[in-house]
Amino acid sequence: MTQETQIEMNETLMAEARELDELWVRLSWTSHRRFEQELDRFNLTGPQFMALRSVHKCGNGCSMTELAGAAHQVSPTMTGIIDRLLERGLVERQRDPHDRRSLLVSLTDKGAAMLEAVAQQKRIRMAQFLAGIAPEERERIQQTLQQMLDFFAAEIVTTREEPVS
Amino acid sequence: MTQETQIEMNETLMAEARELDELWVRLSWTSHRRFEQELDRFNLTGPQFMALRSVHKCGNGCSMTELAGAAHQVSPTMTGIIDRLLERGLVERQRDPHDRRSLLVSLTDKGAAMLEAVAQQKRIRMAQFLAGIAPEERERIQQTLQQMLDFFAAEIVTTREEPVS
DNA sequence: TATTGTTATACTCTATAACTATA
DNA sequence: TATAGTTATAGAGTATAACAATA
Repeated sequence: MTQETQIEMNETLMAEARELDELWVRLSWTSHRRFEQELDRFNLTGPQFMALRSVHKCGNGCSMTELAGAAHQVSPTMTGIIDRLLERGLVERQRDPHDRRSLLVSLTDKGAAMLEAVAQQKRIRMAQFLAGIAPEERERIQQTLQQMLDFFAAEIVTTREEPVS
Repeated sequence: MTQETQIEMNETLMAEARELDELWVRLSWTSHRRFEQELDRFNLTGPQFMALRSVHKCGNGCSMTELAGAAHQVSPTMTGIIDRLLERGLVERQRDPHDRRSLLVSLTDKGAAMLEAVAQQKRIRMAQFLAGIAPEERERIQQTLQQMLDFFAAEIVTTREEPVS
């Protein structure tokens, strides 16, 4: 490959990247706002829903550290989120008998019902979307999103990056 | 189509919807957190970046109402965001001579440079993603995201939805 | 000493309600 | 009266620093 072709390819790639980034910014912001609107009916916030979902997935009780890690957050943030879910009786929190520094957070029946109601609403909306898509294209959509998730998940860092001037 | 087939199709659709929703929740949350990490290098928040981007697109000055609408936000929220950008000298705000109730918000040189630096970083990252995708699949990705954007954008409502018990 | 988690603090985003200025 | 925008207020999420309890 000549150097010229290399440069041309890079320019094409950058042009495509610019266009795709533009689309992605709009999609992710719109979806973010839409998501919060949906949750508002249940008096839940996005982080609260994500926390409920994580607690559900843990099964036999999550530690605060696990919950914070799952949400890519720092532990004092998760303390606040769980506190508010506790006040509303959606989760419960006990000491781990095997390590009394740790806590085990789990869903109450009320919390499980709330999570299921939200998940149901979200599934219905996604089904409405899929209904407008040709069946053979649905696989393609799943592939696309999975590729993006793999990329972004690998990019998440735990250390602060070098600030710009 | 028999009723049985109808039901079977709906179940298949709901199963696919469940799977896709699960993937989408993870992708959008991960991308959201990653986005904020990237912006942190510039001491910007997500809403601040979205506002800078909207101001840039308006060209000859945006009204506060336009900015709030573009971000699906309410105007006092945008007042706060723009106030902080003003303090940092990234935007300027003047009265509209044709209607002295309105304001015209525009980018300063510093704001334009900041926006360009962020956009550059985002384009590079998206190009890194695209570099791992076969060229013939890139079109497919764009189509997928566009379909999702069309769906979510249509779903955004301005009135509050019926709360759930 | 190291780990788990909370408290204290400060800042941003968010919405609603009340207000001012202009049309 | 209606519209554009801000101020006042309250609550949620976020991170950092300092702390307590347990290992």
